[in-house]
Amino acid sequence: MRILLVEDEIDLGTAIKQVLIAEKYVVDWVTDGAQAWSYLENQWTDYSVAIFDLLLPRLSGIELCKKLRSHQNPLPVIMLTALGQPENRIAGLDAGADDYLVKPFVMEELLARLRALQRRSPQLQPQALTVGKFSLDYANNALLVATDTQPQVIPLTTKEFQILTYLMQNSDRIISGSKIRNQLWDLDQETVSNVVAAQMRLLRRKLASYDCDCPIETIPSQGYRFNTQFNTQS
Amino acid sequence: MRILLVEDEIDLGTAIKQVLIAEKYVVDWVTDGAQAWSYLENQWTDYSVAIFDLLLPRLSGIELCKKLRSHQNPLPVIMLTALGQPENRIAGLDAGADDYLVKPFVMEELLARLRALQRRSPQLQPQALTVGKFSLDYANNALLVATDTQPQVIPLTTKEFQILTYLMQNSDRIISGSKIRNQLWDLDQETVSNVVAAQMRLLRRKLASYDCDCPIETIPSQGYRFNTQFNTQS
DNA sequence: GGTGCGATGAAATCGAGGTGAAAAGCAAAT
DNA sequence: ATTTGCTTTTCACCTCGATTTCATCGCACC
Repeated sequence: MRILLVEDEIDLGTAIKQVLIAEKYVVDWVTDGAQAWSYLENQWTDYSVAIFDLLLPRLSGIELCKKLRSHQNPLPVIMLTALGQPENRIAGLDAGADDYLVKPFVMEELLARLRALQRRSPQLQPQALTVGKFSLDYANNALLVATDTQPQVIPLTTKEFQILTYLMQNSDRIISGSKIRNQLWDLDQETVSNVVAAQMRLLRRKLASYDCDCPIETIPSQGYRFNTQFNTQS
Repeated sequence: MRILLVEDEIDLGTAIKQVLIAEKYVVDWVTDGAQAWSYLENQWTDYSVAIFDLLLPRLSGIELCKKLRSHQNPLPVIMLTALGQPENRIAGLDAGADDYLVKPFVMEELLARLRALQRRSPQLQPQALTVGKFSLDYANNALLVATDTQPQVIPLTTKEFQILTYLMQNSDRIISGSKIRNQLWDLDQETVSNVVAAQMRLLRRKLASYDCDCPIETIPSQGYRFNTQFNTQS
């Protein structure tokens, strides 16, 4: 659990960081708003929660919050400040903060509010790409094949997954081998190579080993096609 | 937005209900805990948020909250009370409340906190981290493994604990080694390092020394996965 | 028959991750 | 300040699966 702590008072920052670390969080502590933003801009996915002081050099907690939200960033935020007036609190919350804690506060309460927030933390649910009875499970790098009962799970390697993604995104369309190579390989320019064909073979063989009709058809001298409703012919 | 308001003080209840209605919420107001529970038990899906007073006839707000959560009910809850001591607040939050507001409060703040809550995901993570027969004991830095009899206790180091936390929160999905490194280590930039692999080995070895099948699977060149129901295959 | 293109299997290469031992860190105890 | 014991990281190989290459093969089409 990585937390971004933005607090310019050295004493308080140190204390909070210490407590959080004792709770086994991993803490990045920065002391000004602009710096915080540069952290968030790039690697916000590494953080589970952010704690902002309201009054910060360069970029206030409120501004940070608004900026986050205007970028569609769902990162949970706790605002921390000495300004305890209700109107400040309301401003903080409406800027997109999830919680607002007035200094001085008891560390235990910060921890409790963190826990409460984590319970709500956005569970990025496994997206899936479905075509016909096939779907790609992004969370597990697997191909799910619908059956009458439980879907069959076929684990894929990275390249297999990439190829299937591309073909399924363009299902029922002919994709040339060179197009695939350009999409998925660092083409060391004019090298001749049959990587694509080789991968196709591995992929087809794997599907076959799972008793699965292969939905990928080869159209001679044109390319490959992922067929939605196969089969073409016998 | 239908809200369940549970408040036994008539004056305050009336006031809150009025304000909420003015904000176009639909409000069901009940004055005792047991009655509230009967509402929640059946048609909780109708509510977007619940507001509980802490001290209620028959069933306290805390008890209501715990009961909700023990039924896996993710309904967002705001606790309302005159007890402003930090320990009360902490108890309320850890009972499963999402927010805790101390009376007297300004209506606007309640509204702001409602708005904040509505923004958050409707999903709820389980309180204690339990996956399959494994659970993490935060208080004792240990992993508990359910057995037929007494659960087995495996003491963990900090890093081991962090890794397990992260993996278990994302059980049944593949987490890449670099993701884990970003989450749990201060990435001193482009250092190549196999800390993650090293920790994995320590962790696995420790589990093995406790005769415990390791639920952490390596998916070659993709990452690790904490399997809920292992094993995959022979 | 020759040509072009993809399929094939075996073999070579790559690279992520596993390993044990040793070093480095860290903190409580002396 | 040192020692001691544990945790964590690094180092220098190893291993094994993933991926690519290579040399051929088969087939369609001219």
